[in-house]
Amino acid sequence: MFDALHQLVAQFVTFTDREKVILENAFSFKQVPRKFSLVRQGQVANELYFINKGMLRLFYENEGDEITAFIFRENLFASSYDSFLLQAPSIQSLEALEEADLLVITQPKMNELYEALPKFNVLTRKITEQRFINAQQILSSFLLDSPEERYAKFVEQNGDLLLRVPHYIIASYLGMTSVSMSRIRNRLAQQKR
Amino acid sequence: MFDALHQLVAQFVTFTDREKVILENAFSFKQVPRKFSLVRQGQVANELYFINKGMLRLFYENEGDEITAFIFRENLFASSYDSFLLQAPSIQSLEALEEADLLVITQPKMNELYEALPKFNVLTRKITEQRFINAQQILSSFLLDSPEERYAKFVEQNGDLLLRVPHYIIASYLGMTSVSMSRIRNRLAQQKR
DNA sequence: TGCATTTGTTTACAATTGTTAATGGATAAG
DNA sequence: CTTATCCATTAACAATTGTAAACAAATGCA
Repeated sequence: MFDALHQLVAQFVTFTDREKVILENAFSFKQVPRKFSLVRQGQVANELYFINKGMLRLFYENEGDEITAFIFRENLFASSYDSFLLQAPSIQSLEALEEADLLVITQPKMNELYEALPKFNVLTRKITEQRFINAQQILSSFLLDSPEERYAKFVEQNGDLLLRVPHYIIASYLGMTSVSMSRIRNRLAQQKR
Repeated sequence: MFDALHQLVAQFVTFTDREKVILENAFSFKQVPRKFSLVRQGQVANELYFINKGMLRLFYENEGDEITAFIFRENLFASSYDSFLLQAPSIQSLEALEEADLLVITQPKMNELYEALPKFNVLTRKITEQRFINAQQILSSFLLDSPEERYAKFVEQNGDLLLRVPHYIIASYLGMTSVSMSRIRNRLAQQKR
């Protein structure tokens, strides 16, 4: 149950067995069905999730339609970070794309861990750094690449998601409409022949 | 010389006078002229800068032209973060937009501070969190807003930069050409009448 | 299993953007 | 101060995108 979590943590800090237990005890387990809503836009997110199985999507609700901010897969920490970090109403919603097995930690438990495990600061700092670098990379793709290149790169890196996730959700993540993405797919398929 | 730095730091952690001295001693001072290059694409960034005066721009060099990733103003930490954090060759360049007064800290000095001041972990974690939230906001603007809205928001928040920074640098930051930005400016000016 | 809903693609049209080039004005450096 | 460079705007054209709508296929649920 905690194997994947320990594996991720080990990339950043080394915990003793005793510390590992303290870490485990801070989490609870939660299984949620497809489309289950974990955070709703406007609410304050007070939980952080580690995904053991399944996928979550973070999205904006904008004038009736939904725009994907990020897709979280297995072995990642997921949250509406802005809300969780600042403890302010979230501008995004978080929902399960598939049935998901989650390890859950609350803000208060996090603060306990900051007290109990000094290294926990290092861990969360490095995870935040990674997430920042990741956001930076996505942003650079909007600045440097055409929609067509952006789609092509997405397929390279996350091709399997095309089969697991509805296309319109991917399209909005790539900053385009599903119609436009369909045209791009058509164009790229032509080129291959 | 260190007033602005202490003011920024005080937002996140409280240092004693002794700790403040340790912090100050980790920095050196540097004055650079306009267009001075601090990090070149391909090099590893091993310095982090606090801007006392002036502005820096972080940019990609893409097929001959330059695309702005970020504009740093007074009282901010600036760096090619991806390179500085990972100690890997930078995919961006960092340059002075105006003559600038900088406080400089190197990677080794940072590591010394992590040892000497446990709270320094908290400080850098919070600064990274802020920067992540910031990147997230910019990204959301690409997903949610039209180029016109993106320009309008930029003017609201950073209107003064239109006078301090060449428009083509701002345009590439907003993900458009200077021609397109000029058209948008024209359109918005029409509406006001 | 069967039906209602969801999803992906296509088409036609309007609107916007990128590209290239020309022009006049501003700015910087000697 | 003067000249060379840089910069913002405009125009014309091609290419791409968004929008709305229609349709077929796939999917999920009772």
